[in-house]
Amino acid sequence: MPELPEIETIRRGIAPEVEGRRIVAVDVRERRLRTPIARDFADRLAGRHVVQFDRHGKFLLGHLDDGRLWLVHLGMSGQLTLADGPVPARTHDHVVVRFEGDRTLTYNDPRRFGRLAVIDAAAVAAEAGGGVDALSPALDAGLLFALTRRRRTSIKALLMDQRRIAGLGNIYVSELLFRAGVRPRRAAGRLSRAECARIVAATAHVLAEAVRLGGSSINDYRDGFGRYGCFQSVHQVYDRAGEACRRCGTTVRGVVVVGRSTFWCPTCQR
DNA sequence: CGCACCCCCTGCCGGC
DNA sequence: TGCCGGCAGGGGGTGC
Repeated sequence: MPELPEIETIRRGIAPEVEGRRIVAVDVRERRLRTPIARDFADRLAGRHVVQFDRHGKFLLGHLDDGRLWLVHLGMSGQLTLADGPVPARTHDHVVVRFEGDRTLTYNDPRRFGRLAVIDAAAVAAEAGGGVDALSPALDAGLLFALTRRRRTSIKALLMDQRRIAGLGNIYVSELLFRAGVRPRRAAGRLSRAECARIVAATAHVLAEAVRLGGSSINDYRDGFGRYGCFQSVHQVYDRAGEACRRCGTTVRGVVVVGRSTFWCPTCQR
């Protein structure tokens, strides 16, 4: 489900509500996620204050007052929902975190591909990926040019590799490559410096616009308060195979690249 | 290194 | 209407 704009939307909604607050109770109802929730997860979280609620790539990172990090990954179908007071249990509500002031944060995840953990701060790079965040100013044309050199893989695969760049997923890679005018199967190592600059600019633009519109709600994405995002209404190519390109009218193509469905315009992208 | 192909899991949609 | 296959925004592992 969620990529960087969706995670950032959730973070912006939830952070002001949980920062500085103490966690009074943690109810783990289902620990069988793809990586099972550790036995001591609830004990490591209960009683702690959330100092800061941060994001790196697709991970949410709660900085706890004991120096450890509360790590949340939503996988494909995870949702975090904040509510006042106790909430009726829904199917797939796997973890319920209650804060002082009777605020409740619920982790719901039908497919259970997400991850919840409390880790030592030193382990964050290993656990939550070391790639530069896709919204960071550090991701500039020079860095992307360097990352792509001597790489034979496709630019799409490189942009989605969380160890190099953190936060981009299937929707936004299609969208930003359309905006940059670069075909998704182009060999990364053969991109020019100018093309790398266009990709970086398109990444910043598309992500900022998506965050502004609250992310993309395709099937089940909702923000921290259950609200839909709107960016799907301005998708240029994603999930539009066979339809007319909004810019030039050419039929949008759909192909599978590194195992993921990929969309591009053969006229606008070279 | 790069990729094709598995896996994890539930839900939804289209075709029959 | 119902069943079934395919596919879905995530990531990880293996083997070639």
